[in-house]
Amino acid sequence: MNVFDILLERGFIATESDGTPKQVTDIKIKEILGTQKITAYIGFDPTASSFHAGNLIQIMLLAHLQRAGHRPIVLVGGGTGMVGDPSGKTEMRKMLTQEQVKANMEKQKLQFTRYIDFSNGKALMVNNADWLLSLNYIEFLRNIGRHFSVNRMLTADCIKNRLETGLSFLEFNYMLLQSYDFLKLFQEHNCILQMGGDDQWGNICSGIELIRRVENKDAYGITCPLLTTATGAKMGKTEKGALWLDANLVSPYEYYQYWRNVDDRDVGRFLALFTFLDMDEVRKLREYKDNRINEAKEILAFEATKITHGEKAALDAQQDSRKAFGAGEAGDSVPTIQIVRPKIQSGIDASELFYLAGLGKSKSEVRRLIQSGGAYVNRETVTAIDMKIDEKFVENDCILLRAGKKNYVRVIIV
RNA sequence: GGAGAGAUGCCCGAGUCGGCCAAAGGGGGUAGACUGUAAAUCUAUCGGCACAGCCUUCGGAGGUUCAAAUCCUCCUCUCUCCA
Repeated sequence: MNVFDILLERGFIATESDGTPKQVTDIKIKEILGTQKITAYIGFDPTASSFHAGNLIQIMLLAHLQRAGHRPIVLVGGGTGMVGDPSGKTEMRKMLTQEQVKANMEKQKLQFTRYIDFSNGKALMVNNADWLLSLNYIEFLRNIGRHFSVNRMLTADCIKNRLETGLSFLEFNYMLLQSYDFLKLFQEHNCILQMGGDDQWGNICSGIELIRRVENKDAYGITCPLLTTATGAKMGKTEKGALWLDANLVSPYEYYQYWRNVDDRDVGRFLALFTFLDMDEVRKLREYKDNRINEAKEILAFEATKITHGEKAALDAQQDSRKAFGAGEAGDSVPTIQIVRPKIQSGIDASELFYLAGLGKSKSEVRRLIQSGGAYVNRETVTAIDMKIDEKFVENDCILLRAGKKNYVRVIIV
């Protein structure tokens, strides 16, 4: 099956209501993807040391391409990261130092290896700092700048939107730099396809245009829809912040819980986008309604966690989730704090213990939690903020605290 | 450089003849009810603490006053228009 159709079917490419693909610069790319092995790239920001769920769609896109035998290039914006892409932003982004970019890149590469196979040149990772930082301004203007019409640039959405709020010349140049990236990859790696988020459309088109002018060759672009949840929130945002893919930032258990709790309306879409399950399987799961949809959510959570954190971690997360929500017990992957035995022997106020466990940012917050009846020790509701927690509550050297329905913390007595 | 506008709690955003303002309203968060670890809805709550009281908040620093987010002075930053 042509990857193009796979991507289309799984929802990576937006379609009109009649099913024809949108956001593809030239439908010829479909035939090319079906008959040749090509090289395609997506650019990533090195602004953070870890990716989050919002980047996942791009990563999966590359993974699918690789599975179909194409060669993905991960372009890290070490050079452009020092400028900051104005697309889709309302304000100028903070700039990074080269050291920060390098450090982030190292970590990002590690993350990529879970989704993409970089062995034997099956995929490449490049840093545009390698060619951007050494650019000579005059030369660049003469060779590249002359191909760009300012009038034309001003009509691009990503620039136009910023005209209202203003953008600096530095940001204005971003489009040239990204176009130059594409040209560079085209020349050096025969990369003919650039993909990216919806907001990259303008930048991608201008890259294609540049390749046409300089090389007189065709290149292509595909963008995927900006992903929002059914409630309209940006994908991968949680109350606590981004849903990071790094296990140190978001534990596999929390990661699993995120997917386990997605809105009913999102389950079908997410199964197609964020798992490698067969579309037949996905279609079957999509039929699940009402209570049964929870089975589909479990599968989504398990598969998504497996891809990001490995099968073992996914199994653990699943088991512990079932335990916590079924039997009200805590498994090993539930967050844990330690406390010394003497403290418990003398008894400790419930509010103090919840605060120590991080189940409230302040004592006042804990107080409100307890007053609203949302705090539990083991399976008992905490009835007073100064309820003494002592050895009576210790089971197997452990006390299980719960805030609300979903937040467990184990207190281990040492 | 010249002329204006503005800076309020997590975000948006009211609030200026000075007190009743820890500050309307919305978003969002949290908890409870309902449920399916969903959505919608309803209820409570969302600065801190030794919590029926006290302390620290309305860009920053001073000042006027019994009393200031609200008045005065200076400073910082942002935006719009003109050159």
